[in-house]
Amino acid sequence: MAKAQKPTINDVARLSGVSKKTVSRVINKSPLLNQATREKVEAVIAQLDYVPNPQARALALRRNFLIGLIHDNPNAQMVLGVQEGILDTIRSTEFALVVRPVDRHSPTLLDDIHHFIEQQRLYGVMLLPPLSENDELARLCRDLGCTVVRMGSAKLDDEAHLVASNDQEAVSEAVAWLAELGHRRIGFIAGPDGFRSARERELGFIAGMGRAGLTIDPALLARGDYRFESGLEAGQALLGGANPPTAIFSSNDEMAAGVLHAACERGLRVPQDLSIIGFDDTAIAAHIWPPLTTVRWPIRDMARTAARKLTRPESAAREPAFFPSDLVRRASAVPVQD
Amino acid sequence: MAKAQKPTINDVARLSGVSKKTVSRVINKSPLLNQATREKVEAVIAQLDYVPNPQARALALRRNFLIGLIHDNPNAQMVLGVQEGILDTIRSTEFALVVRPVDRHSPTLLDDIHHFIEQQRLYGVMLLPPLSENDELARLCRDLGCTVVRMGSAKLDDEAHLVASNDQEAVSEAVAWLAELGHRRIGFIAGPDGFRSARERELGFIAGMGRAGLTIDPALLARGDYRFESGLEAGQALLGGANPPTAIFSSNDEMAAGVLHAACERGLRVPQDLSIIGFDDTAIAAHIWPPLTTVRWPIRDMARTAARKLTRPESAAREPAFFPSDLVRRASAVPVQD
DNA sequence: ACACGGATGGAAACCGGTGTCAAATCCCGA
DNA sequence: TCGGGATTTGACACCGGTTTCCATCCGTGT
Repeated sequence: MAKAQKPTINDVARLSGVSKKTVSRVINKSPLLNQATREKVEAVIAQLDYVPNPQARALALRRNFLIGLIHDNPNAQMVLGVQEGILDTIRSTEFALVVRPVDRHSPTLLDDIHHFIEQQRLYGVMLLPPLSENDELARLCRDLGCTVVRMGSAKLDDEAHLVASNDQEAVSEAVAWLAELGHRRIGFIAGPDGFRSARERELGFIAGMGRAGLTIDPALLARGDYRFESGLEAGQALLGGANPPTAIFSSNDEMAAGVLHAACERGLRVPQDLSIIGFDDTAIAAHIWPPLTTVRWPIRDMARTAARKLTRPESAAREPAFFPSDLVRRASAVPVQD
Repeated sequence: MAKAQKPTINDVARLSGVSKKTVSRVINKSPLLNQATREKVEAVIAQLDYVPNPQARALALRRNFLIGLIHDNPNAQMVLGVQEGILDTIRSTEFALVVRPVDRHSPTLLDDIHHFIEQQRLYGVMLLPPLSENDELARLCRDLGCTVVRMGSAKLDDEAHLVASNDQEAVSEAVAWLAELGHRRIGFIAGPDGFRSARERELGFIAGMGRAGLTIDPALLARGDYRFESGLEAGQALLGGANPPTAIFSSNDEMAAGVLHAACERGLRVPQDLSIIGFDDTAIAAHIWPPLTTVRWPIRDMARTAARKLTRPESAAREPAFFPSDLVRRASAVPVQD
């Protein structure tokens, strides 16, 4: 009841005996202001518990302090990690995070997003894979006056706004690790066609095999769509062959879980009979049996940097845009046994 | 370049030869308006591709069209499900969803949220468990002028704003199912003390056992904190006893995965040697081996309703606030074998 | 003691909408 | 043809900030 009405800049001005403008100067930390005046006003602000109305500010400044997270659920763990990372950065600022899950196959995708950005007058947007690979979408956002950060796993054309892990190298390292464990017949499950991340991981596999001096057996190659079921099928195909692999690298954890599933079905023991490595280090990786060796994306760090690039482009412009992924060695990959 | 400047209500007014106010009436679908005038203005709006500035609106109306989702990550799947559910409802409205992950153990939790709501002038907030069990927090939000919806798993005091599943009944049903499969020694892993959901599930277990005419052996009771590791420990404890259970009900999926883990460690086969049932139907449930029989919360539906209650309280007031959970029968629970 | 330039602070307009209230217009019966 | 109530419409103030422009005020140099 005490706060029947929130204090406004006028209240502050009246109580401290100065004009609105002066209060505004205090709020905005204008340098040309008498120290005594500033302190006086600040005292009143503190006393009144005054918070500037962001709507009014947004209106006057013709810009909003909303940053949008647009995504088509790559996976829950990742989306949430990104949200937390962004919040780490903007928590104590006037920015807020508004989320917008979308369906990337919707025919009205671009229109919807256009309308969303325009309606909310977003300050900036962050795009998550696979949406971040859509150049047309990024251009649209930019045309609408937003700064854009795209989170991806490869170098994109527009380097200024990119925050990326380095999938290729990480996969290559993972394959090297398998080779080091003595595996020679290594299977690979690729991600869906058209995904940049899938392509990167493929290239990483090829590079890793090359570096280890191993040959790639086409019979040990399969392709999935990043979902559990596709991993299951791919696993069945690979393990059902005449000369099955002793290790399989899967382009993401969910498909790796599918492979594990397929192995169990065939009565294979993991990791004794089959080593498996996944990618993403989602929650599932640590919680299946055996715990999955996988590649960890530093999602939260990336999101923090992304948010900095969005909200403080001047100071974050020179921050590195590349984040190395690293291999989390758990129990699903062991030396080859015969 | 064409859109050097977004059209304003003034542009629309000028071009259609009416006053701002009339345009405003058109936008707000005021009923007292000549049909011809309305059409004329609508034509201009369409032609100009005019979208009202939400900041100006928010300022004039003294209310924003932002609804806040405040949570301390109960689990990623659930948070994302809620976000999607909310978006289902508000997608084509002027509302936007702003998210705010918090740390419920932070000493400044209430202050932070107070500041957040006040700063963003939220229209309404949605609280997820376990935050939704914090009455003080709910009161704070309400005092700040927000409508509040709490998503929970039990009847709370404030029924008007509650959207809940019915955990107790669901667990009871799950236990009945185990009894039907012939299990008599059924273990139970409770959630953390102080969580309403944990309490509900416990009561459900007790009720279920009672209905099935089974006795509860204190040696088959354990308590975890909803995380994987605690499930692992609880599983080890229960399975290491003199007279181990043939089935275990775990108060959530993550702990169930831990139990599975513990069983594997001891060389038990699941489900032949041990049946397991979880709760929540998170992604992990379907992706471990064997696929977990579990209880599904209709999260997305609940969130849709919650969003309706937030944004259209008048029309959603009479919508039911209870959603039945149901048992998803997968492979981890089978008839008892000896 | 006086003119002068930079530092400070205020009045008023503006951002793009909405509320109030009265004026203008319409319709109909007398 | 006119009065009077109902329907439409517009002028103007206002929401709570920022910006522009101008008036003071101060210390200095001479």
